[in-house]
Amino acid sequence: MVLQKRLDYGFNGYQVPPTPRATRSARRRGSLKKKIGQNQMCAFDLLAVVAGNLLLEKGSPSSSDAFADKDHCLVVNNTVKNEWQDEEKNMKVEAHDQGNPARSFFVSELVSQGNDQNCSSKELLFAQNEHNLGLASTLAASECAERFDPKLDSKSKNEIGTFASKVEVDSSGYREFNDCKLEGSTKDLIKDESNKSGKVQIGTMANICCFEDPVDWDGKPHALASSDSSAKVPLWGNNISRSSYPTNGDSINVDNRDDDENSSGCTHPSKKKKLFRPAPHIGGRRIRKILASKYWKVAPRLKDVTISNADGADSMPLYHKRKNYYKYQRSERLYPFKKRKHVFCASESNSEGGICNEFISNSLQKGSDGDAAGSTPKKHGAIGVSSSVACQHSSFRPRDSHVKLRIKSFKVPELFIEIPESATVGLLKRTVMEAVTAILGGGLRVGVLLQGKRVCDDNKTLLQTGICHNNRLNALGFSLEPNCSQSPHSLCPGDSPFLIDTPQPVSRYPPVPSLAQKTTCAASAEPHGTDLENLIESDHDSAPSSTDVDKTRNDAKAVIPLPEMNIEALAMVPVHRKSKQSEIVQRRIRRPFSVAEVEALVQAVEKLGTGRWRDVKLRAFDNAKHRTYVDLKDKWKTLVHTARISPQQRRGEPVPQELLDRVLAAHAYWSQQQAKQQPETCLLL
DNA sequence: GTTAGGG
DNA sequence: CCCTAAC
Repeated sequence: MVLQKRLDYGFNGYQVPPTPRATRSARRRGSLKKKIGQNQMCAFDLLAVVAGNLLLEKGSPSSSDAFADKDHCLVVNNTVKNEWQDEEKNMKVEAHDQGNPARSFFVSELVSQGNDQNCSSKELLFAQNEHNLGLASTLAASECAERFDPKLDSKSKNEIGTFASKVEVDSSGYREFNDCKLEGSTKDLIKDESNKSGKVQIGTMANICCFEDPVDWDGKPHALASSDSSAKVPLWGNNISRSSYPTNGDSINVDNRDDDENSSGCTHPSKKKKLFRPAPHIGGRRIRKILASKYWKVAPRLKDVTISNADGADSMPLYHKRKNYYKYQRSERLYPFKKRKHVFCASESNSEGGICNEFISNSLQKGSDGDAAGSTPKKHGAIGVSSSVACQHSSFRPRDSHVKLRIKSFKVPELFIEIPESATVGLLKRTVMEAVTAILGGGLRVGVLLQGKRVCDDNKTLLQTGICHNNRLNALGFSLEPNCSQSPHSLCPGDSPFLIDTPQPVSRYPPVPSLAQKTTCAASAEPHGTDLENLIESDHDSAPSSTDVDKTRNDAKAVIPLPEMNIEALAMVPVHRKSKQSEIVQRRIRRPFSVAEVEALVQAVEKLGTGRWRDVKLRAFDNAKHRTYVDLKDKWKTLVHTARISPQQRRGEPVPQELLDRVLAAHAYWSQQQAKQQPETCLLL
């Protein structure tokens, strides 16, 4: 009659926090306060360095050719608004004090409309708030650092600073790395301590730096020192267009374009992570069981697909990026490409009913219009992803024989998505994001196109191929291709897996499921009105009666049975496959226990003992649907182990020693109880 | 469905 | 967390 025995111990156990908690790693990463402090310093230094270099620049024209003919403008948090008009170049300082110093800042650089056809401005946005307070201030500085100068306290000058910074603009999988390393013996530190009008105050500014030409100012390749001031800047609408950068006093709209998902977007600690992983959709137990994790492994992933520069300067930021990625997602890195809800596959461009991703391509192209790049014609049903490359004239430097490239964007020519009409735009966005992520996250490799022709020989030097010539740089393109070695089943005839002009090459990557499969996989998700986070956290800490959650799960179930080929193409390679194995499984995400949960668990076990996990679950974790009693049992097991090892050996979020002591005590007590009872049972028998 | 224990 | 055996 009573299906679920309710235990009333007068103890509520672990109370699910109203706000889903990020995983441990995510929370750690989200220590905003620290970051802000660091950022402040970085930005401070940055502006100082910029000013210093500007001054140096003025003084010694030969100091940096990469820097000589460009305007740079920095936008910083400020409390004043100044505007200068230069007869040749615009220069502006505009600031709006939001009353929230360090809440937001904006840095931008404008490149003067000089001879450089690639003149552009990069804009980095960092909104250090969760409510889109908007841009705090802008400050645009031209080459004339002296304009700052009179406004500076003399004593604030000549402070020394060595600066290294990395900025990653993260825009929904489209990432751009802008590195700058500024070094100089003398940097002028711009400082305003008095808040007088006309002064530039940057003390509250968080860090950001971005320079058009990442060629370091000292002329040497970047070594990108410690990333002590690296900042990740999720920039949802990556196309805050360079051209639209307001140079005439227009207020800058820092709101990203993804209105329905950005409400807390830019700096939310866990937000970024979610950008790179589709929402989890836990399938049915059955599916899960079939999908034994041991049958899959994650193919090496090429996630950092958008590279701002191809010279050595990139390796470091990429490395850092990846490092960070793994650092923070180590526990869940299997996750993004296992959780798949919708079908996305390359397909004929005339696929009906499908929603093609033209907007993606377009939006990416926006950022690179004018680029003479080998783009993949869509009609080809091209495999892989092509890119636009802008080669910078100024970046080719014979003196060090380095070829510097900037890949402005990769295009995703053919992406097929099915989504019900009733889906929300937000869901559509997420779906596209998933698809893009899947593509990018798959075992990809980079192909090189030169004047539309694929460069096959990896052993050729750039010199041999002519890539080092400026005129050919313009015709240089990059593509993302399925990595054949990772995906044994993806057909890779010869060396030209993409740009195939036949009607059917689309089936190669990702392999197109049969029509029936497609139907099966068609997204049937209903508009849940939830954001990505909710989707992700849906079964996280849900309330017992959350219908939405269940709906989500059901929907997910409906679309989970992806054809294995799809998954395979997406990221994972079956290590070995059981002959009958045709379904796909996904491992539950790892959800480290919080201290609060541990506390609840300990308390429950103290009361109930170690052999009544179901009761423990009902008592202390009834609301935490994602915690099964098996989980609790396992956690207890690990807790006991943790308590026994030395603190140095412990990993993860530290559990208070007091709790661990209780764990040991309880464990000992209940073990003893069991030992006592054991003979009794024997006696009874 | 639960519990216990190995992986 | 997963899986399986045993109950």
